[in-house]
Amino acid sequence: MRRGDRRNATVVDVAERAQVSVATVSRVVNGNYAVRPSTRDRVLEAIDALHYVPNVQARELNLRHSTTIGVVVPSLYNMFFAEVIDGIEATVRQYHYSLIFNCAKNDPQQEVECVRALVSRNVAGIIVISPNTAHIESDFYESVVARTPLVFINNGWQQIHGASYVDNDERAGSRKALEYLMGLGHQRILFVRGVNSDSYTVKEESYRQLMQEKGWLDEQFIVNIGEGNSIDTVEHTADTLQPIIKRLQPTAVFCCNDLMGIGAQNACQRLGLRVPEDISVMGYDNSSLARLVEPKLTTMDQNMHQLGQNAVSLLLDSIKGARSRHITLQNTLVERRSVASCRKSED
Amino acid sequence: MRRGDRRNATVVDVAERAQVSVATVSRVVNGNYAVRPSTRDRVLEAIDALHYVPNVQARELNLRHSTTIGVVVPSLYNMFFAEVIDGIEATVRQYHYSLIFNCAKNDPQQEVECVRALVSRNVAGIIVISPNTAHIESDFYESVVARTPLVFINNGWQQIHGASYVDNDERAGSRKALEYLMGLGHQRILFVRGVNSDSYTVKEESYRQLMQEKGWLDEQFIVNIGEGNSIDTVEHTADTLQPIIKRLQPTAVFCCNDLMGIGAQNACQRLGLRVPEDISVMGYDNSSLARLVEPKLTTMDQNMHQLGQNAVSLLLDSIKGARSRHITLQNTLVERRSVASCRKSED
DNA sequence: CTGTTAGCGCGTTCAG
DNA sequence: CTGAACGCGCTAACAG
Repeated sequence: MRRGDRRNATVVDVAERAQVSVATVSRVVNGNYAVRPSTRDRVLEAIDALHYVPNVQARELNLRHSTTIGVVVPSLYNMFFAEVIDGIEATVRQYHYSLIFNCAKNDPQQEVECVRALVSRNVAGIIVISPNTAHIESDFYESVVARTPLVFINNGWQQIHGASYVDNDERAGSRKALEYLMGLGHQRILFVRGVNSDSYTVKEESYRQLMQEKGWLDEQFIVNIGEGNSIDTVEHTADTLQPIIKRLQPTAVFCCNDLMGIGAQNACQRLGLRVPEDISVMGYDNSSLARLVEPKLTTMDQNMHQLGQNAVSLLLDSIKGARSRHITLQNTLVERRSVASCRKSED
Repeated sequence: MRRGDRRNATVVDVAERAQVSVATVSRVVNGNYAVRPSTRDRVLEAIDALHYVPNVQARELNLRHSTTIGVVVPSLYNMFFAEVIDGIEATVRQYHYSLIFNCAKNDPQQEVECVRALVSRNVAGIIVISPNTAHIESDFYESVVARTPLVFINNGWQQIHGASYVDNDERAGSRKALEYLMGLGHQRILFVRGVNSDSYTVKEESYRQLMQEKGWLDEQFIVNIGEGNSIDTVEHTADTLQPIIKRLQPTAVFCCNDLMGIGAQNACQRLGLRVPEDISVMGYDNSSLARLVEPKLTTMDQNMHQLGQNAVSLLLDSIKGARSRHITLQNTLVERRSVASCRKSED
């Protein structure tokens, strides 16, 4: 069946067939003004017969307000993002908005392009998840926010005037996690981070500060495994950590996300180390990945779904003209099976 | 900074400032007709000064052709989908199209609503991944395809006239997988499937046929664990399988996707069974999840990225007026660590 | 209750 | 090379 030649029905077609004006058609479609039942039925019949579907694009052009919002995400290979998007999509659809989705492939340059595309699509607002703000000229986002409401999710660092934020307090969260580990007697704690996200840096600061306080800080224990959200992060973390764990003999390893946590667990397994008996591993995010592996990962919950919901609320408020706001969520510890007391301190 | 009151600049504003007509502005923006350099510069200057961004929506309305395509997916909690979407998004963006994304939450009803929303958004075409065709009145998709080009990914079952398809030959793939297991000496093969996707049924047919041929078919060995793409699939599979594996003592378990495969592996672990020494576990998809766990899952590769790319090509062709096509990809075996020869047959 | 009309922002004839 | 005018599909006045 060839198609495309056949023009889709418009209000005019419906109006003709129902012997009414276009205004009446519009009124029955939108149900915002009274229409005599009998003419209403005629219009409905025509709509049905012609398979008429209103053109949202045209309506929005007329109304000068869009009902689609744009989302840009660094990657889909970390369940963390998938879960945030899941929350966003559900909330957006509930408000009868649509979602234009863009993936920046962990690349600041592509992030900028994605946002630009969204702006020219005339979206009502934009949500950027874990932006690479540090690698982007700061006035870029400022020029965006001057035109389109903007919400950042987990942008630990830079503040764009006029944008809204929904963040996790990753500084406090990582501190909580580290204190938990220390409370279990761990001193030799390996810190594992990635690149291209401010959240790693925030966590590293917590780590440095805490370890400094205790006098345990050792630069060797801070390891950067590079890209932290790609398909290869797990494998790469495992490969990188294997020799390091062997050499440094940490009793616990704190990872900046669950992907790295799983990688760390795999490294231990290869080394013949039992988790958590011989070494504890802690993740961050509480993505569904954390429950996939055995032993299930102890981790900090980032409430991805809430993150998404809140971002949409803030954005919708902003679209309605409210001023920008800042929501900070607290991360909670999720104790599972990958962390235990430090053996050496128990002896 | 409050915003929204300030109207964004349009062609008219630019034209005024540059002292030219709107037509000229349009010409320099689209670069499709010659414009004298000096006026061109004036226009460019005005565009810059006014922060003018073309309104794609208006342009498309005028041109009567959209450059956004819609995707609906059952869930994001299976990496399989995330990877297909990744492929789609990359390809779509490369052609300067945008992607409207909808998640049907594994619910046929929501799938219909998502597609409807896409149609009224006036998208140029729609891709539906793993549709629930069996649970949807067949004329729904027929009415959609009469209006909007449509491509299905992995819709093993029903054929909608006029739609394009990119499928994996899961019938042959599952057969290949099962024969591989049998070639390793396995007879007591547990078959694990889910609900709400035709692909499970296709695989079950392969299983039945093959087991029938060998005279090994036993209904008890076919288990349906319910929803196969949710956040709880892994856990639920593990819980369901644990008693069954104990009772039936299979030497291998074949799972319809990697999520279930991981669940099966976890069930074995809880039972104190070593994979693959005591029992083999095989997944399906070769999603990135398969490489996360230890031992890494042996599985059938569904080439998610290619699936996405091909779907976009087919859709774009369709949009240009080409007739519908059908691409079938072959699944290839990916041998990793979760499958071994059957012990009992080696004795 | 209903019809007529203007205009959303844009690109494209068609004349100059 | 440039401008005036039309229309994409729709809704919101404004009249009746």
